[in-house]
Parts: sequence; structure tokens; C-alpha cells
Amino acid sequence: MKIATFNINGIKARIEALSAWLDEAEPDVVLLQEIKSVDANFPAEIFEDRGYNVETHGQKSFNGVAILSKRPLEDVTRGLPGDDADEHARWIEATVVGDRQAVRLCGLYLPNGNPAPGPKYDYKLAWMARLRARAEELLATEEPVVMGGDYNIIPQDEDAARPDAWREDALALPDSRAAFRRILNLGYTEALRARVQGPGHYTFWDYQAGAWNKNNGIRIDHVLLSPQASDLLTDCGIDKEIRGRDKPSDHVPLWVELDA
DNA sequence: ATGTCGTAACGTTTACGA
Repeated sequence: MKIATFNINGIKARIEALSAWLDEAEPDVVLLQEIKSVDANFPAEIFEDRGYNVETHGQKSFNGVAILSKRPLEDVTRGLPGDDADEHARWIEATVVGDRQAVRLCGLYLPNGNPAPGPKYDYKLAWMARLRARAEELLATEEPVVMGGDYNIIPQDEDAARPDAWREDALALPDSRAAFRRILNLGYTEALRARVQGPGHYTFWDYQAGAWNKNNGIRIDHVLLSPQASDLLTDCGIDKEIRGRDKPSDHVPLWVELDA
């Protein structure tokens, strides 16, 4: 089962680029972030025509997550538990049943947190504490869990082409990295790092200042696997080349192959 | 030259978030 995560930076602007990638990559499941659309305006037919089931959790203008799946999606829940006052659409869960295994899918768009310090950074860290709590609950199910999305975290200096440029940024501050490690330390595996080591693996290149042409990228999209999901991991990759196409997102897809 | 983009709105331009 091929499961991908992709921050598309606006569904309306990405219909062509996303459709072309789906036809080539043929993922079974896609976790989408930044759909920037309310549920009623999400163009589900485009994906249903390709055989995907579609579940969305959107809001006007900003944020918004969705799941596309060739197999039916069951037990769908929307919103990260832990703060009923949080209006941001950043979390969706569903279960997909493979040939051998059912997998709990979590699609997430973690707050950016800039400028730091400040209320937006406080919100980021509070959201990560809630994510850790939910991750712990999911571990207790002892089922395969896949948490994929835009984490807005540069885990280590090797995950940025220019680490010094991010030193004071909410994506790389020590408190951000520590909060990310606290989730991993519960027992989750970072899928890419289970397969690939070393620098130069990026999932985001800013639109500004020719970042793509200079390969000035960062790795901020991640897939975390529970132990039971990690046992099923057979491959992981980044579809880097689509960043160079017409009207690209500033992110590219990250995918895992699970023997599920 | 904040080397850009996507979305929304009191829209032909500005504000915001990233």
C-alpha cells in the first residue's frame, strides 16, 4: 500500500499539477494539507473520477486537510483532540483496510509558529503537546498507525541546505526540535530516516529568491510510523522533480510503501 | 527589489499567512 503526504498549497491552484502527479505516482492513499478550501468547494469529483474516496476537513482561506484513498475510509474523525476552542482545520484521521492489515491514517498540518517568540509560537508548541497526547493514545491500540503531513519542523541541521538561515526560525528552534523528538521517543519511527541517511533530502523549497534553482531546500514533511506500521515499511521516497514543473506547490510529495 | 504565491474582499489593490 503506497501512502503519500503532499502539502498542495491551495486545491484550486493545484488541480492540474496534483492530477498529473496522481496519474504517475498512483498512490493508494494521499494525505493532503493546505487545501485552503471549505469542504463544500473541494473538487472531490476530480479524484472520485480517478477511483479515490475523498474525506475533507477544510476551512475558508487557510489550512485544511484531506484524505484520498482508493480503498474505503472508515471511522473518519476531524480535528486534533485536546482543545475544543481550536478552530484551525489541521488534523484528520481514518482507517483503511489493506489486504493483510488495517492501518490508522492521520493527516496533519502542524502550525508554522512564526514569528517566534510570540502567540503563534505558543500555539505551535501547545498543538505539538496535543499531538503527542494523541500519538500516545494511538500507540496504545497496538495497530499500525501512519501520521503523515507537513510538520513544519526541520529535525536536524542536515535537513536544511542553509541551517544557519533557520537558526532563529520556529521550524528549527531547539524547543520545536525537542517537541518533535518527544513524539518520536514515544516509539514512532521517521520513515525517511529508516531508509535514507545524510543531508540533501528536502521536501520544501521557498518560492522566493530562487530557492529551487539553488536547491536551497528544507525537510519539513514527515511520515511517522508506529512500531506495527514500521514493521510493514518496505520503501520511502520524495518525488522531488515535480517541484520544477509548471505551477508547482512549494512542497513535494513524500511517500511510503507498506506491506499492508 | 521582502528576487513569491494563494486566497479573500468594502476587489482593478491590499492584507494576510506562509
